[in-house]
Amino acid sequence: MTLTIIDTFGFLFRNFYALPPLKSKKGFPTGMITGFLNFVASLGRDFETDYIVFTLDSKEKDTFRKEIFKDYKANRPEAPEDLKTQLPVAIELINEMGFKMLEIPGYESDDIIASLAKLAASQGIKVKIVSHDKDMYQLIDDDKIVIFDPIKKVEINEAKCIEKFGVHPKDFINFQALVGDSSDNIPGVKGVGVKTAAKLINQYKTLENLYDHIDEIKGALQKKLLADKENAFLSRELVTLKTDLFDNINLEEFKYPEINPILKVADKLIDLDITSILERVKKDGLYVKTKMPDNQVKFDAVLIENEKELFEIIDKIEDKIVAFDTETDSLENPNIVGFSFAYEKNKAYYVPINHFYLGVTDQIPEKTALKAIQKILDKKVIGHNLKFDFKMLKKYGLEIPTPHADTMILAWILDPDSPVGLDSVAKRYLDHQNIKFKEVIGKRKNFSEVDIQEAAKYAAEDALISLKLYEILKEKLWEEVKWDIENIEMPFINLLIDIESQGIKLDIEYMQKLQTETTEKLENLTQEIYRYAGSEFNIKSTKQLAHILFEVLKLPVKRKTKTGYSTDEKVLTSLKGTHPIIEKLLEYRKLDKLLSTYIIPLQEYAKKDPNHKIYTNFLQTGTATGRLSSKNPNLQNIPTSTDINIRDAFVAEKEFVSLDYSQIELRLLAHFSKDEHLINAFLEDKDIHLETAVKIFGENRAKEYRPVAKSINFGLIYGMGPKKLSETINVSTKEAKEFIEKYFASFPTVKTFLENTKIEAREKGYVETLLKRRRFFDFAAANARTLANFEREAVNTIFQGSAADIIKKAMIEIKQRFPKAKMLLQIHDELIFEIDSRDEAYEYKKIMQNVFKLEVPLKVGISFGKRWGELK
DNA sequence: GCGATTGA
DNA sequence: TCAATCGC
Repeated sequence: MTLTIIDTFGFLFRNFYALPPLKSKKGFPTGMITGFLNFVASLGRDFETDYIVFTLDSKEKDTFRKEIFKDYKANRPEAPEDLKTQLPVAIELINEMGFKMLEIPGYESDDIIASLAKLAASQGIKVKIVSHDKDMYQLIDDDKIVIFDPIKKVEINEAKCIEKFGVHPKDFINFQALVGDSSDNIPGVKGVGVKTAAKLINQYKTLENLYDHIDEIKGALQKKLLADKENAFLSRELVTLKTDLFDNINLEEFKYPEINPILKVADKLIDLDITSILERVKKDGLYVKTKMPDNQVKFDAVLIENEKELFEIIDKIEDKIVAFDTETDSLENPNIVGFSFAYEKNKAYYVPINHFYLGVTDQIPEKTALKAIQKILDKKVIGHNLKFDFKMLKKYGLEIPTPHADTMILAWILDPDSPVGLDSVAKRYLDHQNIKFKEVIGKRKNFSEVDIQEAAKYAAEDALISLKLYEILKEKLWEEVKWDIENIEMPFINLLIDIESQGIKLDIEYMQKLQTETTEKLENLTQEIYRYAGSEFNIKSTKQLAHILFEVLKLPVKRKTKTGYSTDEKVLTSLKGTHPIIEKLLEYRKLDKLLSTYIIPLQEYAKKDPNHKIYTNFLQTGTATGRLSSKNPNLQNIPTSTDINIRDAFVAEKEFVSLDYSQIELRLLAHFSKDEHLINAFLEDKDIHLETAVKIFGENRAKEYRPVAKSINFGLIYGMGPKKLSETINVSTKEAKEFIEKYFASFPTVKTFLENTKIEAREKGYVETLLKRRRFFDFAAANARTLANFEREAVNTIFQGSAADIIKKAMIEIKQRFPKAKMLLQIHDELIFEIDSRDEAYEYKKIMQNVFKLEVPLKVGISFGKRWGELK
C-alpha cells in the first residue's frame, strides 16, 4: 500500500515558476493549473499510489513557530499576482476532483505531512512525499518514507540524502540547526556551511553532544559555534517537524477517487481553455486505472533436474507466450550455464546445465538442454534483451527465431528517456524489487559457481518478471504509442545479431605501425612541451596543465569550468600564437586521443579473435531519439581519415561498400516544414548550405558565408542555441543570435514549423517521428531551463528520430530482399557492407532511396573500397 | 545536441 | 565524478 502526500502550496508554487505564463482566451492565467493537471494525469505512470492527500498550510498567520521566533519566514517576498489569482482555482479543482485536503489551524503543511507520514509508516504503509522542501529530508526512512521530486521524477531516499548533504536523515535536524535556512529566515550558526555542519554532526550526532565537547573543536570554528549557540538550538526547534498531530487516520478517506478526477472537472477546464489534457485523458484514460491491485509478485521457482520432466513441461506451453532467459558465465564471449522460462501466472522454471562447484547436484546435459531450448524458441518467445541470449545460442548452432516481443525494447519505446534494465523496469511498472545479480554472485567468480537452488530463484524470477512486464507493457504500448514493434523492432534484433556476429577485420600490422609512429611523435612532443613549460608535469592532467598555462606561463584565462580553468580545444585554439607550447599541446592531445582510444584498444579487441575481427555491440535502446549506439568497442566514432588514418586499419575481405543518406536531416526538415525553398533546393539537388547562404546573405556573399550557413543548418538539426553556435563559428553570441534571426527571416516557413512543433509538443506532452515513434516530455514539471531543453530535444527528436526510423526500415528491407547481405556497420546515416558484387550494392542503394516517400527525394551516396578509409 | 571512451 | 574528444 502506498500513500502519497502532496505539499500542495510548495508543489503549486513550483509549477507556477516552472511553466510559461499561459493564459486562457479570457486572459485568466493558467500556467500553474496546467502543470498541476499534468501531474494528476501522470500519477500512476511515474509511480503507483493507492491513497493520496493534499496538505495545506494553516490559514492563520501565526503558527507555533512564529510564537517561538517572531522573524520566522520574515523575509519571504510577496507572491506574484498571477499566482495569487490561480491559487484559489487550483484548490477548488483539487476539491472537485474528489481528492482529500488536510489543514490544521496553527500548523504548517510540513507538520501535517510529518505526522501523517510517521503514522502511516508505523502501520506498514509506504509513504511518498511530493515536495521539494528540504525540511522533509528529516522524515526519510528507507522502504517506509521517501520523498518524490516531481520535477526530476526521482525518489530521494537515505542514500540520496547522504549523497546530497553528507548526513543521514536521522541526523538532519541537528544538521539544519547549524546550517540554517535563509528562505525561511532560520538563523543557524553564522559561518557554518553544509560541509562543516555535516562533518560536525557526523562526529557528534546532536547539538547537545556537540556543545558538551566544544573544547575539542579548535579556533575560529569553536568561536562561531559558541557565539550562535542559542540560535542553533532555536533553529533546531524551528526545523523540527511535529509528528504527533494525529492519533489515528482513516486511510479510506484518502483513497484515489473512483471517478476519473480530470473528467470530473471537464467543464471548468474547457472554461479555462485547458483542453489538450482533457482530450488526452478522454482518449487514453489515466494511468492509475491500470494499476494492479496486488503488486507483490509471489511465485514458485521450479528447478528441473530431469530430462523427461523438462520436455513434458515444454510440451504444455503449446501456443502460449513464453518468457525466456539464459544465465551465462560472462558477458563477453558467454557460455551457457542454465536457462529459465515462464508461461504461467505465478510459476517459472530453471534448468541448470553447466554449474560447476563442489557437491553440485544433477543437471541437464548440454546437448539435451539445447534441444529443449530450440523447442522453446520455436514458440512465441519473449524476453528482456533477447539479443544477448540469442547471440550466445547462435554460437551453439541453434536456429534463431524472430522474437515475439522483447520487454527491454517495449519499455524503451514507451519511455526512451528512462533506464531499460530489467531491474529498473520491474521497479517502475510492477513495483517489484528483483533479486540483485550481485547478491547472488557474492564473492564467486561467475554464475556457474552459484548454488543451483539459489540460481533457480534468481533466474526464474527474471523470466517471470519479463512475462508479467510483457502483459503490462503491450497494453500500454497499444494505448499510447502504436509503434510497429512486430515489423520493425523485432526483426531488427535479428539483424543486429547478424551484424554483430559478422565482425569487421582489423589490419593489426598496419595498426602496429601507427602505434610506433604515434608513440614516437608523442615522446618528442612531450619533451618539447616540458622544455617550453620549464618543468616536467602530467600533460594529461587538466589541472596540472592549467597550472602551467595560466599560472606559470601567465597566459590569458579564457574560460573556467566548475572546478578550475578550462583547457579544452577551443580555449587552446584561441590561445594559438600567444605561446609556442599551445600548438604542441594541441598536437599532443590529438595524438594521445588517437593512441589511447583507438590505436591500442582496437588492436586488443582484434587480437581476441583468430581472424582479427572486431565485434562491436549495438544497443537498440541506447538513445532517446531512436538512433543506435555502439559500444565495446564503439565503432560509430572512429575518426575520419586524417594524416593518421585509423579507418584504413579496417579492411575488407573482398570489397566494402558504403551507402550514406545525404543530408537526411535537412531533407526531413524540408519534408516536415514544407518550405518551398528548401524543397526546391533538394529537388534540384543543389548545394544546400550554399543555397541557405544565398537566401540569408544574398548571391554575392553566399560563397563567403557558406560555412556559417552550414553551421546554422547543423545547429537546427542538433538544436544548438546561439551560444553553442557562436562557439563553433567563432563569433560573439550576439552575432550568432543575429545570424539565427536572419535565417528565420529568410525561412519563415521553417520558423513557423519549429514554433508549432514546440507548441504541439507542449500540448500533447510528446513528439512523434516519421514512423510514429513517440518521445514524451513532462512539460508540467519543467522550469525555465528544462523547458528550453525539452523544446530543443522535441525538435531534435523529430529530425534525428525520423532519420533513425528511415535507416532502420531500409536495413530491414535490404535484409529481407537479400538475406545473405553482409551488413557490417551502421553509423547513423550510413551503412557499410562487405560485398561480392557491386551490382548488388546498387540494389541496396535503390532500397534505401525508396524506403520512404517524402516531399523531397532521399539521396544516397555510394562508394567502394578495400579499406574503410577509402570510402566516401 | 547525444553517446562512448579515456585518464586523473 | 569530471573534463575532454571522437563520430553523427
